[in-house]
Amino acid sequence: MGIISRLTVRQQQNRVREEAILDATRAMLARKGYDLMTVDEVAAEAGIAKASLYKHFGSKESLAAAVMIRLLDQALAFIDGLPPEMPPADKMQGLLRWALDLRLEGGLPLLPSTSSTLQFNMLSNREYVKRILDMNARMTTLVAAAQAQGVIDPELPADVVVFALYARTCDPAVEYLRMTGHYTNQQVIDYLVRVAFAGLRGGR
Amino acid sequence: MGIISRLTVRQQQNRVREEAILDATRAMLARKGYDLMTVDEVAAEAGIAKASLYKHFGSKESLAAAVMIRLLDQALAFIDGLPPEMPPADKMQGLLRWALDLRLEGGLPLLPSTSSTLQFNMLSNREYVKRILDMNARMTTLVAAAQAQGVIDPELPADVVVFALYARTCDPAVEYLRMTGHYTNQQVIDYLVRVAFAGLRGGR
DNA sequence: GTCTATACCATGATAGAC
DNA sequence: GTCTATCATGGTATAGAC
Repeated sequence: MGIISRLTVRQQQNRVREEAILDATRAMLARKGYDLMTVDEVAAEAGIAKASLYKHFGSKESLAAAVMIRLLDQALAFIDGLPPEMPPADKMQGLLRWALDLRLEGGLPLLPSTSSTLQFNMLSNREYVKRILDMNARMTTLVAAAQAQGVIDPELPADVVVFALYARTCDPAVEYLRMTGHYTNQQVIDYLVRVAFAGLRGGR
Repeated sequence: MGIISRLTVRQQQNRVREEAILDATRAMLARKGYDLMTVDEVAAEAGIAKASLYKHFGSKESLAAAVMIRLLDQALAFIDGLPPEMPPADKMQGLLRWALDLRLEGGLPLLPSTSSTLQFNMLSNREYVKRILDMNARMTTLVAAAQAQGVIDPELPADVVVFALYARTCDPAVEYLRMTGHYTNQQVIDYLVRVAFAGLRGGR
């Protein structure tokens, strides 16, 4: 019994430490991207030594993968937490807002796009791909429902809509607008969401 | 006279060689981004030795800067080459199409966004900043004219429109859609342009 | 047993000798 | 113009301290 509780305590400490490491990694990934992020920095930010970090995560890649997986889990939880009666288009908008919020707080690494050594390798990570497919399935369903209601352009293929929505999540216009200093974070988000759904032409 | 013509020939050779170097750099920048691009690769692709490349361009940074400047010059020339009677919104759309076309041919490096060591330093490059400001001025004028005609949402601040348009230029949805293999390049561009101007909601 | 300090090794940007 | 050296960086492995 004594042994069991000691193990549990140690496991909890481990959990806490790993969460701290993942938080530091997420911030670094968001700020510099995978290739520019160094394990040294992450370790420093997490307040531990580099080699200690390697005890928890065997490589830089597995570190990044863990962060991405955790993020996707949070996004999936966000969607599943929305009230079932909420209109599908509002759910889509809610997810975009959630992502942009996270991003403006420095917490959203750009999804592995081109020009990252990471992207390719992630596609062979079961846990990651599993969640990506999961997310895609949910989004596709949402989009179809929204299109049926006519509140999303029914002439657009579903994957075009889904990918366009993902893309808005890492829209560089966020940084541009923030740099001007003209707008609050909330205004930036509002404009971005508005342009995403109503386009530059606006109207209705 | 003989000396003069020999110099001229040599200068022409230089010009040609430097154009080849810049083309190789542009392709590399488009494919891997600044940080992942190595001068070795560029030299190899240009068919010369690394050290020779350094005779032409003093550093990796000045190489990238030269590429960006040339690109901005091409973009400015594109805009200025459009017929004056063309409606401003069509000019905006034309520029977006031009950029996406270039990109799908592997020729458009993502503009220096976050997570690149380059971005910061470019802002202290006179020639680069000069052209950026030039471009912004032209775009702002175009947007104002289009808004006056009511074909771009008049409630959006001009800088929001301008930056949103820049952002579409490097929209990762391009890669996503291309990876699905469902669409031709032309279809990808059409959908992207449509979504940019009419939004996901579509309609009119 | 878990963390720290340090050693190792490859890569890639420059600089200098032919 | 090329070839070769230098130097810094950063991922990873090992060896000792509490």
